[in-house]
Amino acid sequence: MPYPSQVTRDTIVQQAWQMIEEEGVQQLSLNKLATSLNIKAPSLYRHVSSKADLLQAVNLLTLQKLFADIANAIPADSPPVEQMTAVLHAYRQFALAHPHTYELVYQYNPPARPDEDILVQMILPIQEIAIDTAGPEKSLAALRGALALAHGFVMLEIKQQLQRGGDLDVDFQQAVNAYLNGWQSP
Amino acid sequence: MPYPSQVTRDTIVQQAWQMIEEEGVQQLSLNKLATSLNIKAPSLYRHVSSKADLLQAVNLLTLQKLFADIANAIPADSPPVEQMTAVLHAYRQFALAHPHTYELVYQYNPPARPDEDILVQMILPIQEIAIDTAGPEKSLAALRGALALAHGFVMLEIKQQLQRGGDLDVDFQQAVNAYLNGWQSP
DNA sequence: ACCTGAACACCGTTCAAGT
DNA sequence: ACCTGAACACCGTTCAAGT
Repeated sequence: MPYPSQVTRDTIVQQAWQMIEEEGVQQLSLNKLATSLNIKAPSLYRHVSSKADLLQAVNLLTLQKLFADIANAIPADSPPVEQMTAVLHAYRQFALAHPHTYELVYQYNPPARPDEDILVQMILPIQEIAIDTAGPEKSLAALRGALALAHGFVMLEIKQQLQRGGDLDVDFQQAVNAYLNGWQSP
Repeated sequence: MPYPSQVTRDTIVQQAWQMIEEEGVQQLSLNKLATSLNIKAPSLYRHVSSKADLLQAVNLLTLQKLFADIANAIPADSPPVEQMTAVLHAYRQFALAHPHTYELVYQYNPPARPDEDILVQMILPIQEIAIDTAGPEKSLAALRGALALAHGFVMLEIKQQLQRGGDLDVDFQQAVNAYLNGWQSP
């Protein structure tokens, strides 16, 4: 068979996402990826300029899934604090459900320029909830702290740094409550 | 010269820490490390069982430096909320001052058993501040949330995820204030 | 036009051989 | 006893050669 595969960039990125999701990025080599697509490693470079480029595309995919999950979890017509609570729980659920792909997002930093616009788009609805939660001028700080709390918590969970007993579900709930509560009182 | 170097495990770990601090873990190969110590790469395996083992030792060093900085930053005879604020600011200062070595801590998870005891020792003073801040039964949740907030914030900073203007110093301050404030009110 | 075999420089790691 | 040269299997990446 002369031209067996006919692979697209999207196929490559999707397959890489799946393999990372299952085994982690450490286990992914371009050789394994190519073989699973019935091609040879050098052929990947037709669609991807480097492994770093590929991983950035994988990360964009992860962020799209993450923010889609979050958007679906926001209850309409609820008080903003309830909405933000739902956002943060959806964030944690996603990270715990997809630890390998989630971790990778914060391991390969530089998203290309066009991607950044997409990311800003995805954060906008959450930003508006933050405005309703903490007022317009403090909303950016409130949003950053909320994302930091959620991200930090799940990273400590995933990396097994929180091992001395207790119920992590309850602890996360209480920490989120305290944080959001803290922006209400003067 | 027949036996030029006479390297110890501690020398190796210290040198690896320095090189990671300066250039990041991506730039560190066992070849470069060995050459900088005037030996050959295979000789490292007399003192270190693998690269992962070496990086864990580097991470223990980083955590010791981090908690030393934190311990020095706690003001004696101050209200617990002020003490916890100082802890979190010292945490952030350390991470921003040592991004490469700090990142590595959360990239190579499993600290060996004996090391974990050492880590628990280091957290104990902060745990006691948490007890004074949030009461004994909620202290573990309060401590975990506080570390999560600080870790998450600096990771987002280091990884350039917080790029849309504003003053990150002020935002961190406000987020910490809100969080600690939230544990005070019922 | 698309894919690949062969090659390159470099990894981490092992081990028989040197001193 | 300590160190190393040589080798191994494997990386990511390039490019001339094949179809």
